[in-house]
Order: sequence, then C-alpha cells, then structure tokens
Amino acid sequence: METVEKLTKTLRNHGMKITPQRLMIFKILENNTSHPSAEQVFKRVKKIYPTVSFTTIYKTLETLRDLGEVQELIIDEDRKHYDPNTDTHHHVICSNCKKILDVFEDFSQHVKLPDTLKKDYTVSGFQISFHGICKDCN
Amino acid sequence: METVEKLTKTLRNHGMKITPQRLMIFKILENNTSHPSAEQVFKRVKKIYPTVSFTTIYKTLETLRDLGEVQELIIDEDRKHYDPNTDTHHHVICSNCKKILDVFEDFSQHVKLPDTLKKDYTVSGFQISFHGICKDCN
DNA sequence: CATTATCTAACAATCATTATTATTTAAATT
DNA sequence: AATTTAAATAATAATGATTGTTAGATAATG
Ligand SMILES: [Mn+2]
Ligand SMILES: [Mn+2]
Ligand SMILES: [Zn+2]
Ligand SMILES: [Zn+2]
Repeated sequence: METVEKLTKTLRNHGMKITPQRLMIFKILENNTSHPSAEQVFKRVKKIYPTVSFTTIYKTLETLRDLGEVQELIIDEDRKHYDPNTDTHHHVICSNCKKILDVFEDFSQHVKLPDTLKKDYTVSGFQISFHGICKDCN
Repeated sequence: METVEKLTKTLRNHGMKITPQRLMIFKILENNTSHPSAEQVFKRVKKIYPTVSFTTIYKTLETLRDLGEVQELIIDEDRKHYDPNTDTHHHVICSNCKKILDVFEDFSQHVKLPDTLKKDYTVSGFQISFHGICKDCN
C-alpha cells in the first residue's frame, strides 16, 4: 500500500472521496503487518468512530483490493485477511490461533510452474503458505 | 485416500458404519483429481440417491478429513475443495473459473521456513498455490 | 432376529460477506 | 460562502456456505 498521503491522491484521481472513515482505515492498514480480518479492522475503527458500519469496512477493503493497494489473503479457512504489503511474499499461519506472519524469502528461482502445465495456465504468481503451530499455542 | 476397500475397514476399526451414501462418496472421491467442492460431490451423489441430504455430504467429508483421508483445500475464496490425494503436492488455480490442477513437483529442498521464524512456529508443511488463468478462460 | 450405537435427512441456525437504499457528505462549481 | 451533485455511509436485509439439532432409519454385531 502507498502512504496515506499518496493513497489520498490516488483515490482522488479515481474520482473517489476521502472520508474520515476511510482515512482511519488507511491509517490502521499503513505499515500493518498483523494481517487483520475485516472484523479486526472494524473493531479498531469503531473505537474512534463508534457509529461506523461494517459495510463501510468491507466496501473500503474491496476498494483498496480493486486498486491493488491491499492483498486479500485466502489462507484462514474461516475468514479473509488483508495485507497492505503487496510485494510478493509468503506466510506462515498457526493452525490453532490463525496468527499469520510474513515470510520474506524469494523462492522465485526455484518455484515455477512445471513446463507440462505452462500450456494450460498463464500464471501470474504464486503464494506459499506454511502451516504449523505458533509458540504461543505450543 | 485409501482404496474404498481399505477405507471400509478403516471406518469399521473406528466404530463407524458403511452406508450406501458413504460408499458412493468414497467412490466419487477415489482417484478423483478434479478437486470437487461439497456441492459438486452432492450433485453426483444425488444422481444415484436423489434423496441424499447435503448434510450427509458435509458430514462425510468432515469425517474423511478428520481421518486424514482427504485434504481440505483453502485456495478458492468462495468454497472449500476436497482432494483425496493426501501426499504433499501443490496446485494451480484459475482466477476466473476456479479450476484446480495438481502440481506434482517436489519443492521441499528449496522451500523452507527461514531460520529466523523457526523459533516462532513449528511447521508441519507448506502449500504452494499458483494463480493464473486457464486456457479455457484465456 | 434383536439390540444398539451410529447415520441420515430434514430443518434450523450461524456467520462471513454482499446487496439495497435512503440519507449524508466531500468536494467541485457557482 | 452557498449550491450542486456524485459518491460514501449506515442501517438493514439478503445471500450462501457451512454447521448444529434431532427424530427416525439402518448397519453391524452377536
Ligand atoms: Mn504479509
Ligand atoms: Mn490435488
Ligand atoms: Zn497460535
Ligand atoms: Zn479458467
């Protein structure tokens, strides 16, 4: 995700409005490495704007995803998680508490779609999900 | 997944019953490489047992998952998919039609959790999801 | 064949997410 | 600064996948 400042311009360039709710969501996401779910974002926004609607969170996350500003992570079977870091990177998730940490290693030299499948799929990228148990859950 | 024959014994060893509905689900899954969703399994069972309940499909898939006989794939944001192949392998999914194909390459020599994270997570494995567009969807 | 624990099917409930819409508001225009 | 208007918000309902409940059916055992 861009800085909140640049993101503001990006939205305006797309004819979108900057609202206090959106600004709060941007600030929560900026440099956020916790991979929050929509609900976790909602709870934090609610502390400042108690009347905020869940719909606003979902719509804003959808907007950011469509702009390519956040990545939607499909890794927790129960809910989607959002990642403002859109650089190629990977994750490790705890099967118990679903805590997600970043894995910043470049596997691109070794992880490639086999040639036999290249004729069937035009691949845009890949994601690696490590599964395990975090130290808090033992 | 084991053969239907062996699986039958496994279930009996666990005090579980072999019903016609379950046998049909087992047969549908045996050697199935299409990564069906619960609904796709349901539709196929329904052709033979028109009165089968969706609950039976879900319960049976849950049972097979808990026995370690099928893998639940979290890769399509809309629904879970089921894979009778429980050997470590990976997948490529079409972002458009959600068709999933197997990727049988052993990346385990190169894909490892970085040492810096080893103290935080006890990893049981990893999954690679290649994303792209299949040839049918261009 | 009788017993019994498990399974099925019908149904309801849950929960994350999406759709709808009246009201509000950002921000461009006068 | 007031007016205008397209877009966003919030409230609410709807959706759809999945899970929970339970009474009746059935597989398995002796
Ligand atoms: Mn990340
Ligand atoms: Mn597979
Ligand atoms: Zn944990
Ligand atoms: Zn496709």
